[in-house]
Amino acid sequence: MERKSATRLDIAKRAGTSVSVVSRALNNSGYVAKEKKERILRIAQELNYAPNPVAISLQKRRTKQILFYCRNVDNAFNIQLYKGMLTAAADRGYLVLFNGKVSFEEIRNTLVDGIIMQDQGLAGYYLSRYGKNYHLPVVSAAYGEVLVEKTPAGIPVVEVDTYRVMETALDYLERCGHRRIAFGTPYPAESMNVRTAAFLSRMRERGLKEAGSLVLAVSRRDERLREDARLLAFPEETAENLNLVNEDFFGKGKLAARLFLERKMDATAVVGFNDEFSLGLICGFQEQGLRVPQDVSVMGIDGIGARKYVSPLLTTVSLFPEEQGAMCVQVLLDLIEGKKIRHVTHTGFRLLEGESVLPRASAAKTP
Amino acid sequence: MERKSATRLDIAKRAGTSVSVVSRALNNSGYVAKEKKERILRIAQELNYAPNPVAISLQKRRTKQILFYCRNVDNAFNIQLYKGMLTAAADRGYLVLFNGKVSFEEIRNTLVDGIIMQDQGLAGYYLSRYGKNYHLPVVSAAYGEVLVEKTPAGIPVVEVDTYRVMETALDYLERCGHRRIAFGTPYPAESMNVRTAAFLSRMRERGLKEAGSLVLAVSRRDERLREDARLLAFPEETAENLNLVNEDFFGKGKLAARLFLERKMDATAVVGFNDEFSLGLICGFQEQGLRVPQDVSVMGIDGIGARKYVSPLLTTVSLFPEEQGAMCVQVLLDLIEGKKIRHVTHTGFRLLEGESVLPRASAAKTP
DNA sequence: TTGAAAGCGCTAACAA
DNA sequence: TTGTTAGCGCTTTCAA
Repeated sequence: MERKSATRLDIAKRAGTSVSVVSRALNNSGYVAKEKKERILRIAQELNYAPNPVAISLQKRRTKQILFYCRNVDNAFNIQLYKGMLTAAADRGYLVLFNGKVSFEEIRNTLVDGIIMQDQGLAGYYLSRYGKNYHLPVVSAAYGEVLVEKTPAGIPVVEVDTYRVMETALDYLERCGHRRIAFGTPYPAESMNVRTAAFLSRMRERGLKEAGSLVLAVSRRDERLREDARLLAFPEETAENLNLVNEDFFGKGKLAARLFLERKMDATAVVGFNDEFSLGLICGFQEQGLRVPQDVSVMGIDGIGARKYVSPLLTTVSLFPEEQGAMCVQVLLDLIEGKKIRHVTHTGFRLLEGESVLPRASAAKTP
Repeated sequence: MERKSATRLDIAKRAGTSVSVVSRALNNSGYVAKEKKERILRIAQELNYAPNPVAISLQKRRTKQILFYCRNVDNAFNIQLYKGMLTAAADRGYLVLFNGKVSFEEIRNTLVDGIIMQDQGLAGYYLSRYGKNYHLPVVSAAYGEVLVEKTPAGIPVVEVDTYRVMETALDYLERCGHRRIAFGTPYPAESMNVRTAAFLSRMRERGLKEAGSLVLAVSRRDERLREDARLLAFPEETAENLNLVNEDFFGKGKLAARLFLERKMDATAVVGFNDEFSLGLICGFQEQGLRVPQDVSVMGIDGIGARKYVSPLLTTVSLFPEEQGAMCVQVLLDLIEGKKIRHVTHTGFRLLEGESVLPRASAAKTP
């Protein structure tokens, strides 16, 4: 079965020359007599020679592979990030490994040149675990589910400016004539996250004092976690649990739709924490007999592909996950290759109009 | 930045001993005086030592990594396969790389011990390209979009018995009282694939002569491709194109729903090629003003997670992609480790009832 | 119990 | 142009 494959030495022997000549011939580098080269190439062919990438990596001290450390394969956003990574990495001759099952310990046994962390929560945890003593370059994506007051020092981050994203969503709704706008989140009200914070901040800026009452939060955390938001950013004890967390954004969204009615929330539109949550909202509203957008408008954030499954088509602010993923790769590879990089890189976003938002009669004329 | 990390030799020097002792101490293998061991461990800590996995791999001639060669990240089924692989591999101490962007040439530069091909089309192409001269163990999953008369010799395959899957779907519909059942496929009628073949075969067995007229095919192939079905199984020239193929099953399904009406197909139920196509069917029917399942029943095959987004909930035959993926890993690792393996491994499936099939008045009593 | 030594397969500097 | 040599960092045999 596992017939040992030929090495450069085997070829050298057969060709009556030395490994270094063979190497040069095979790699197209350095001097080697034309005739000899052809001979070598032919013999390599005959021997069905294939280079051993591990040996090359050891010698070059570079594997040309990087790891996307992602614990939630189910999250469409992450998959799209990954897609972007694959392409960007391929362009630079790198492969992207994907894994989130291994522990941090095991990460170190991975044959890669660097790591992209799925979000700042994980990145922060990694940092708190190893301090600056990790050996591999690390870059983090960001997903806004965790409030990180300072981005973890030492780990560059590629993120979107959540505040501006939220502003874009809310501006759009206001242009459509919506005044009372709720924000639906799968997280408990106490566990502040970037997106909720952005919503509150933006609403308060507009003079809305009781913005908090427009936050439609689904679940509640244990009392003990309430005190310190940083516990959430850098969960010490709970980090291993992240492995299991299979966040059901869709389900939470459906539930939120129910709560929206139960709580008789006074809003004509709801911005969901992310697209999947918002798809759940739509589904939930429809199950409750409400029409979207006639009875209630829904907006998402992310721009995931699964939008297409649901009608009405979800209006959203796309974060272009593929581009964000690609950017993570660029930054990481620059880091690996010793180039100067920025500690924070912002990526783009854009409003994607669908049919889930109703332009109301009171809508302002577009300026 | 990239401060060179300590090696076992560095530790040995500091500890005033030799690399082999350090190795034994670190690996917990062989003899080493207790005191010395502690000393070594402490120094390793101080030096912030981390073993070099590439060197270990070279020495052991094993990377503990395998590759899932998958060209379509968008296909939910593939992602679920992958999920299953991750878990199964982790259990055996392996990591699963994911890539489909690299060419076959580049695959060989990947630091892995084996490859899982996304489907038999790719596996067959790989085989036809390299003959038996690939150096890495290879296993193939199967997805039924290609008709492979014999599974490519030499490449073990993990698949589901499509005929029995189809039978399960059709039996169920018949038990629900459906007699005229169509089969929707995104592929042209001429390009026979396993699932369509299974449908036709099953229908003909039941005495339906004109089963072909119940096949709802969406697109047409070039004439030149008609003649030889094996061209589709092992596309010589077109294989590179697979890279680009981003099959829009959902869109095709929507289109098929339209065609269903245009062609005035005489059927009360449609089995879709796969779940995504069937979700498209549902969406398409609804857009055309038909109610599912009251006006037309829809069934899928696959059991993908995205079913949850659509209402009514799709009734399907689940192929348990996670389990199939896990099985691919088992077979590949067995192969790598030199164990005996079967050339064909069948994985399970089961009917998953949703709400997209109408039990008709004429339904037979369940026996 | 220890450590010297011979690799794993390949690269690259340097001398010839 | 070519070939020798010295590694890359680690494992493992074997003699001490």
